[in-house]
Amino acid sequence: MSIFCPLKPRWERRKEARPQELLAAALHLFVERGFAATRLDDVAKAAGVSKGTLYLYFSSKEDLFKTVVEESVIPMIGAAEEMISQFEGTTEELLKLVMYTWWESMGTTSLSGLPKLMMAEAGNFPEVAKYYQEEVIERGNRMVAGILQRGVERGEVATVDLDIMPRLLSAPMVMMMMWKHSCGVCSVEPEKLPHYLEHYIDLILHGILKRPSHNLS
Amino acid sequence: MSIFCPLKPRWERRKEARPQELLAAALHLFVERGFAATRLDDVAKAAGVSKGTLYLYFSSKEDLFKTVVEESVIPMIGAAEEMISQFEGTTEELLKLVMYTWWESMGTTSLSGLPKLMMAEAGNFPEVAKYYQEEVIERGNRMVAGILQRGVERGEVATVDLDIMPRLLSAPMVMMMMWKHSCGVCSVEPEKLPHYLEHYIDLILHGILKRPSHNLS
Amino acid sequence: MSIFCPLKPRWERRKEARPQELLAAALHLFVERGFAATRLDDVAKAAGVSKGTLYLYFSSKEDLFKTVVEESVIPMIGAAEEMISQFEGTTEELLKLVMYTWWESMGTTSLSGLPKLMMAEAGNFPEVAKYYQEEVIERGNRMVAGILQRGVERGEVATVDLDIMPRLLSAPMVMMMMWKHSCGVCSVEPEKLPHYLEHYIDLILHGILKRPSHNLS
Amino acid sequence: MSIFCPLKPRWERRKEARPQELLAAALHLFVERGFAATRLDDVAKAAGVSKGTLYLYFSSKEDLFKTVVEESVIPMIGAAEEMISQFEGTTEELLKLVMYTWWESMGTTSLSGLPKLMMAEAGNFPEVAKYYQEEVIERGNRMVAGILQRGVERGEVATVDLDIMPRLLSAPMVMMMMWKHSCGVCSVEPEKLPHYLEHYIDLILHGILKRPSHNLS
DNA sequence: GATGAATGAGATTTCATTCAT
DNA sequence: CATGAATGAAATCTCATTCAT
Repeated sequence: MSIFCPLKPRWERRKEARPQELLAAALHLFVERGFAATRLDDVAKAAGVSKGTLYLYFSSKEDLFKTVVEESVIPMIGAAEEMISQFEGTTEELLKLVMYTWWESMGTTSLSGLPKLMMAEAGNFPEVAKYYQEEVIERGNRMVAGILQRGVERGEVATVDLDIMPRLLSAPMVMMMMWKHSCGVCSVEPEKLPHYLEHYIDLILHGILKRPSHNLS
Repeated sequence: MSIFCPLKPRWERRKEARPQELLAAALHLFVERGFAATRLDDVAKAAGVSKGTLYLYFSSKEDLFKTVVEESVIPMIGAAEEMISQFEGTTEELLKLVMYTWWESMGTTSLSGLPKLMMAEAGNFPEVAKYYQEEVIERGNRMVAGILQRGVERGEVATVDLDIMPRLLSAPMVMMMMWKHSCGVCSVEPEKLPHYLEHYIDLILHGILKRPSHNLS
Repeated sequence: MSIFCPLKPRWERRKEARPQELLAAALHLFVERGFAATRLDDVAKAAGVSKGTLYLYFSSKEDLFKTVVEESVIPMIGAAEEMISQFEGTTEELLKLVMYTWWESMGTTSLSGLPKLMMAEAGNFPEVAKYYQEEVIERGNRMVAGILQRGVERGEVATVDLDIMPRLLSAPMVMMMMWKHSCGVCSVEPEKLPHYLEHYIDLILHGILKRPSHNLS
Repeated sequence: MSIFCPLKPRWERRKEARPQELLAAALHLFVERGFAATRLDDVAKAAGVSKGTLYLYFSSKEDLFKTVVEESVIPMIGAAEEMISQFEGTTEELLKLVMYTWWESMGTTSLSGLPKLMMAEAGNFPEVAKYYQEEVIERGNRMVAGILQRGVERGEVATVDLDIMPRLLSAPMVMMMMWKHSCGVCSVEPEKLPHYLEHYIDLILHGILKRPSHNLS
């Protein structure tokens, strides 16, 4: 507390950082094992605290779960929407940019576990699922629909169902994230994921059929 | 149990007699809640037997889980491979046939929960996940790769990466199955699922971009 | 199950008797230590069962407590009211009869702990306290008021406040019961309790009865 | 802490400084909820200090409890004894004076919770109960016995059992105190308590006093 | 074979106590 | 002196597993 130490005392800095450490440890384990199979003992151990400490910050295991989801969801929104609204290039460029950015910012961080977690636990936590549905899924779908709509208006994209198509387009991305956390089920080898991403974008844009016009051009 | 007993050992007789009701009830609950959150009490109740009866057929909860997965996996293979090998029409027709058949035979039955279940539990049951990976995922991927290969040979399909593309093509189908069991997370309204399937096939075939050639032709 | 064994099998008889055994053990310990200081482990041990067995019959510690009180309260009502309504002797005889019967049937059984328990826990379990208040306290007060009213009508008892007096008259009886369960606090030596009871009745009678000499003066 | 330190050892200084707020808060909560159900967190909060501060003054929860009882007991003795020894009026006047004074000085303060607390916790804290028994119960009984003895000698009171009668006479007073702290169990409405006190004294007096009419008959 | 009461290991949760600041 | 974050022992509660019937 001397004037030579302008920083807060260590344990006080600790107190502020603590919840984030706990949430990170909990997210990791919830994603890896699921809610019911995760023991609070292990969360505490992973965060380097004792069991009781968890209860200083969260009133129950369920509260911890809800907070993990809510806090994790926040970074998933906003930035991309901003980026899109200001983009000026072609739809192809925009889609590539969005997909790569999405993957960089989520797919490669621990947030990528959230879809797996929500998929697994939606039935057991309907309110949390509803929150996730509204704040992530629907908001993301609106974002993709906006890109497509813009493409249609610019004459670059065929008329498509703006309700169905976003879900269709996001499916492989979501699957990629889930694969990362499912120990080899459906898994693409991690080093192949960028490769997969490329093909994914190409498929979306062009489909798999040979184009007669292609031959002509 | 004497050595003169001509019958099979007891556990094997039991295995044969395993009532489908137990497995069906267990699959339903495992899919809905996950392994850890499913109580054997509830499985027994759902199957209309007593808790103790489960132990006449399965040595443990984990054994029940493994059996559920194994028995569920069996119907998922074989029939489609046979169908493909004898098909003679275009790739577009074949893909449509396979997709619709797949959805009819799995998506609309309780088997459709299996992807969700394996996604959630792969980390907790690596051996089961490995079995599922080999018997379902990889076998399914080989099947799709076969269709594409056939399309390339027939000059209907552009050259594609036969390792990546099957996973890409199956992603929306798998997502559809998961959605069905996740209480609204990402969910497509059930009555829209066939509609979704149509767009999905169309997307795969043609992509989303307008084709200049299309306009010319 | 043979026709030679008309009784239910032992464990089934057990099942019916179990709740009573558990309630008896719980009442004993709750009275002795209070609700919060009583560990369910000890209740189980006292009843000769395992911890888990308690939860086959009661959904929580609080549920056990409520059931203990409710079941204990039932025998405390009814019989005395019946007795009074049919009595034909003098008020002195009736009061003596009621007091002795009360003490015999409650004071000397484990039910005598209930007043101590409710006094201690009323603040922590308001609904239970309300139930006890209505079913025991007020009903008992009405009973005593009835005796006094009858005495007034028969010209044996001076006019008294029928609201206050029953509470006053029951106080020493209730105290006696509490003393029995409070390890010497205020305690009358057990062998002196009948003696105490005599003096108590004598005090009441000569305080409330009209005296013949009074009429003469 | 050096041996040259002329001050009292630390714990004794602490003892002197023990803030009455801590004891008052603890008494209040112990009475309201019982020892086991009272959390030190709540005591600290009620006293406006932090939890750790409690341990500067009391070595443990049990120590706090003992101190609360001991400190509360002190004011309950002494003054009344003095008053009685110097009183010169009739027994009726003396009894009324003592009862009203008792109620004024204890019944209407937080000390009135002590009987409830000791009743509830006697079994869990035998030494404290013994202390309370000796310093409050027996000393109070001797005081009442003294009044009765004086009345007998003055020819105002009938011969009574000086061992039993004091406990009998104090029972309704003690019950009144307990009622105040038991959320309606047996409760007399607070505004009726003085009324109740009047009837109580009247009952006692006309039960134990020699009646002039008696002599006439 | 089938049952379901009973078990007890293990999970969640509480809270008196400690101690670095 | 005072604080309150952290601890961990001990409580409540759950549920897979057993076993007498």
